Amino acid sequence: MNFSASTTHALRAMAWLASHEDGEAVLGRDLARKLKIPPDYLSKVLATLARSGVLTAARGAKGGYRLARPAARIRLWEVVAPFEGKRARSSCLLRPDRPCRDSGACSAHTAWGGVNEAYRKFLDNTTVADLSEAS
Amino acid sequence: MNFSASTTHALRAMAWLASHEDGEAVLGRDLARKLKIPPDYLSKVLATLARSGVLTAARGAKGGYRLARPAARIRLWEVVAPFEGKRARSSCLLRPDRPCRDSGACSAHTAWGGVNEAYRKFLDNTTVADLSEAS
DNA sequence: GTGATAGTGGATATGTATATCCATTGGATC
DNA sequence: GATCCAATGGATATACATATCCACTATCAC
Repeated sequence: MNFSASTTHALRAMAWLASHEDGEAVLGRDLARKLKIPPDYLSKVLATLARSGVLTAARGAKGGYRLARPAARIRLWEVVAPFEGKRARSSCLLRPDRPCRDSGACSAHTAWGGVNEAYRKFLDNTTVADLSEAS
Repeated sequence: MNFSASTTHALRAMAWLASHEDGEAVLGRDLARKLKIPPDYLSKVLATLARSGVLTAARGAKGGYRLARPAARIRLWEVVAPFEGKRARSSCLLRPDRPCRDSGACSAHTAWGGVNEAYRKFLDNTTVADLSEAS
């Protein structure tokens, strides 16, 4: 019931950008220092986020990262998806490798489906604006 | 929103034992063959489950594995806990490494807490008897 | 255009989960 | 107690996520 390190880095970076918007782009190394994340690792995470369209990256002097849209319009799902990949796809408790056929589903299946639904809805209905990182 | 391979193996093994109880102990290699799990890997998983008290292992001729209690009395949490370890501990979205202080919690925190609560309740209220593996 | 700056990407380590191999131990049966 | 059988445990291999290092490219400022 946790996200991977990459996903958490992504969420924290997005949260920080959201709470420090003032028109200025934020440098990757500043972000890394503030969030205490290895700079070279964070840069890969940010590149992934840029490719998937939730933030923009500008090179050269005066460059840096900023949110691609207002934070309230970026769903957590968009941030999480590129990193959680397959893991996030809900499926059978007992056979996560293949699609779950409901026929013959055990009684635990329904309850587990409910948990997955709550998870999916959370990622769908929560936006980056709902996150806030203190420092 | 998935369990690790070890956890899934554990759940499937427990489910199989629950639906094939007839007083006979089940051999590890038979279990591995039926569930198509690498035998030597499964044996480690089963050893862990035995140590944590949800199944009993008997050596020698006529040996094998069986549930330590009726399936309806084994909560999924007991099966999952030894493998999910830290990962299962709910915490901050943004700082999973340290305990979450509620003061200053972001608005996403409450919603995420609800998802975690659903997850915890599922593992607490569902038993091995609620699982069933077809073949 | 020249130089400085900042993101990009390739190659490479490290750690952990997953998987395999094989020798050893403990228990059942005779 | 001799023997067989099945779980146990140590050592090792593989895969992937995480992390680091460094060279390259794109952009801005002058």
